[in-house]
Formats: sequence, C-alpha cells, structure tokens
Amino acid sequence: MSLSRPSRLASARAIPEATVTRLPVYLRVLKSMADSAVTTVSSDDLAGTCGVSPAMLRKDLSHLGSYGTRGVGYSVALLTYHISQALGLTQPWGVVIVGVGKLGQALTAYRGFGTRGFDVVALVDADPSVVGTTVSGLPVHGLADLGRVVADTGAQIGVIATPAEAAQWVGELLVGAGVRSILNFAPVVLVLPDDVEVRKVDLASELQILAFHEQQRADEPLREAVHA
Amino acid sequence: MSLSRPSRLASARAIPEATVTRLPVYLRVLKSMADSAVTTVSSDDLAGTCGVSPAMLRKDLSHLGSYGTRGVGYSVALLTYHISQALGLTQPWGVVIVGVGKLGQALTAYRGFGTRGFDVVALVDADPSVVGTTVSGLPVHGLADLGRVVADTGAQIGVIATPAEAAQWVGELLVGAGVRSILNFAPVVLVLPDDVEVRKVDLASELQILAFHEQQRADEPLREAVHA
DNA sequence: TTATGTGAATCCATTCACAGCT
DNA sequence: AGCTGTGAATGGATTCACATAA
Repeated sequence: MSLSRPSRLASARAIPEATVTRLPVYLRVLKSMADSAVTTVSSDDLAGTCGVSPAMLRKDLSHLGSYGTRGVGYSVALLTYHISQALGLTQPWGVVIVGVGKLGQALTAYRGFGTRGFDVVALVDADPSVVGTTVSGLPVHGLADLGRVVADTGAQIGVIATPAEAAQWVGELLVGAGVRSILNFAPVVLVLPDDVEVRKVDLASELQILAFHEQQRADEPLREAVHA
Repeated sequence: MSLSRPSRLASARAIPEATVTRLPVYLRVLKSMADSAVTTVSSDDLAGTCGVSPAMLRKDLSHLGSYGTRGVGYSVALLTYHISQALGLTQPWGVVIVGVGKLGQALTAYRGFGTRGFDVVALVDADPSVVGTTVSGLPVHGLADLGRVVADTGAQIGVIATPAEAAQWVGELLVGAGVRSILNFAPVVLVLPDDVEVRKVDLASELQILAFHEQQRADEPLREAVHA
C-alpha cells in the first residue's frame, strides 16, 4: 500500500491531456527561438508567440517540474530538453504509413518528419501496381505483409492514409500486428480496442467547423440590429 | 430590453465549442447510415458508432433543439438536416488552396471535398514554374493575384498548404484579401487578428502526442510492479 | 523589481439519473 | 416499456491573484 518513492515515474505522470496537446506547440516555438539565438524567454513572451495565455503556459510547464528562474524566465535549451523528455522524444519512433496515394506520398516526403525523432520505416499499400515500387527511397510492401513489416522494422506508430473504405480493415491489421498508436487520415470513425490510441486528422470536419463559425459571424450583425 | 422573439437566431446560438467539433462526426455517421437505408436510430446506437457516450450525444443534440422522438429515437434524415443546418452547410462555401505541392495536390484531388458543400474555387502558388499550369482541372494563380482571385471567386475559406517559411506571409495575404477562416497545414503558429478563425492540422504535433501516450504505456507496467 | 509557481476561484464539459413523452 | 431531454452533480481545465524566489 505504501509507495517506496514518488520518483520521476509518479511525478512525471499526471500531465493533463490538454497540456500534452500544447507541449508540441511550445516545443516548436522554442526550437525556432533557439534558431534565432534566443537563450532565455519569459512566460509572457513565449505564451504570446504560442497563442496562449501566460498563466496557462506556466501552469502547463509546472506539470513538468520547476524549470524556470523567478525574475528571469526560462532557459530555451533547458525547457526544450524537458518538454522533449516529457513527450518521449528522446528515443526515435518508427512510423509505418499505409496508403501511398497522393496523401501518403505527401506524408512520406514531408521533411521535418524525421526531424523530431520520427522515422518512416515502412510503406504499405493494397494496390498491386504500386507494391514493389519505391517512394521517397522506400520500397512499398503489400498489405498482406504488414504484420511481418511491422515486426521487422519495429514500427510503433501506424498512419492510415487510405481511402475511407479500407481504413477500418487497415486499422484492424495494424492492431493485429501489434501497433497501438494510430494516426488516421481517412474520414471514418475507427472502432478499435480501448487500449489503442487513435488520433484523427479530418479535413472535412475542420472545414465544417470553420463553416460553422463563418456562419455565426454572418448572424452576429443581425443580433446587434435587434438591440438597436 | 425585451426581445421580440427568441427565434432560431437566439436559440441556434449557444452551441458549445466542444459540441461543434463533434457534429461533423455525427453527420458523417448519419450519412453512412442513410446509405445503408437506416431510417431511425437511438442515441445508444448512434453514440456507439460515433465513439461517444449516449449521454453526451443527447446533450450535444439538445443544443440544436428537440428533434428526437421519446421511446423511438431519431430520424436519420431529420437529424442530418438539422446538423447540416447548424453547421451552416446549406450554402456552399468557396475554398482557396494556397500551395500546390504534394499536399496541396492531395487536398485538391480529395473527392468528397466538394461532397459536403465545399468547393475548391481557386489554387494559388508562389512558384513561377507551376503558376499557369492546371491541377485537377483548376488553373494555378500567382501569389500576387491572391487578392483578386479571392474577390473574383468569393472564396470564404483559405487553406494554407505551403512550406513553414511562407505560411505567416500567406496568412496575412489571405486576411488582407478578406478571408477570415483559415485552415493551416504548415507547422507554424500563425499570428493573425483575433477575429480570424484559424484551425491547424499538424502532423508533427499529432505524432508527438501519440509518442507521449506510447511512452506512458511503456511506464505503466513499471508502476504496477512497484505495488507487487 | 521582476517573473515564476501555485492555491483558490471560476468556467466549461461530461456524466448521472430521472422526469416526461410516445 | 422505451428512449429522449435535461436539471443536478461531478470532474477538468482555465484564469486569477499573490506568495515566493532570484
């Protein structure tokens, strides 16, 4: 019942999900600051550049530990290191991309992909006419070989860039191959076991959300008119 | 002080942001149910397919009005209509895509883009060697013409699919041209006026978030071991 | 004096549980 | 009897405001 030591393990835990989604933004901005030879930054400045409030930034960073200096600010290098650490970017992650249509090719070619600890280690497609070809220097394997490819390369993250019809099936194949982190670009809701982490990137949804706000904007003047 | 009538205007307002982000998911699933000739669905079934809790689904839908039937469920057609209405999908929206590299081409070719009320009305790029060419049947205009292109086509939504270096500049050009809804695929934080709605799609961030959870998973067994 | 780190207060989102309608 | 719609309760996330440290 007693925990021998709180240790990094226990304290490093308890990073709220909302914070996790913002850490990559902080990391990116810190990186560009380092490129500009900035060595120290205040929460006000960093927050301003990241588009969040200073209080939220400080609260977020407080979940990682106390890495700032009162009266001064944060060391860009130190903060970069600790955020990378928290996100698990100290080790490289293998990524397998399924679907090498235009989107899959764009993702594969995306330089700065590998930039931060991610390696595209394999490409897979169902279309026999592209299997065996090479995209951005990587051979394209058949869908039937996915299990072996994942095992051989040790890929931990799967990216689904297939048409909607194939996505659920591909998701199941990835899970069957042992992948438990999936990034889904196909416009479908994947139904997979709860211990599999699925994130989706959905063009149509994003546009619809923008459309909603665009519509709100159009209604706004009308609401004001009522009060006049 | 008295509002003549609550009307659709007042009641249609007050849709929480969290709900708005889920409406596109509901819409998509409803659509596929309609394709399967399903005419009625309960909140339990719909929620299950959408990957949310029935209570949340019902609460979300309650913000749009009372369009279900107690003891029965929701009419697929009626619900589809009202969600489309709420999202502002009854009118078509013009989309201008800036940057016709691999990603821009993938986005342009994305069928089902126009499917739900979105039209790619123009393509723009900075590279003189692609300006004047045709992509998926649309001519590519020069960046200098962006203002005129937006005015001519009436585009309301801008998509940034350029390299990171160009994104801020392109964002400012879009805003200058009157666009106030932007979908940004470039890995940078755009700094634009507050009345501009910016949504970002960020591959690196998504992968980093997955990496975080993958790392957590690796730590989990260790935490259990402490208790043993 | 300046800027972090954090309890307290507030706000928003989710879940619960049941009244109300079909 | 079944399922929606919604107040009440809960749980998180954000903001406030200040004690604390350089």
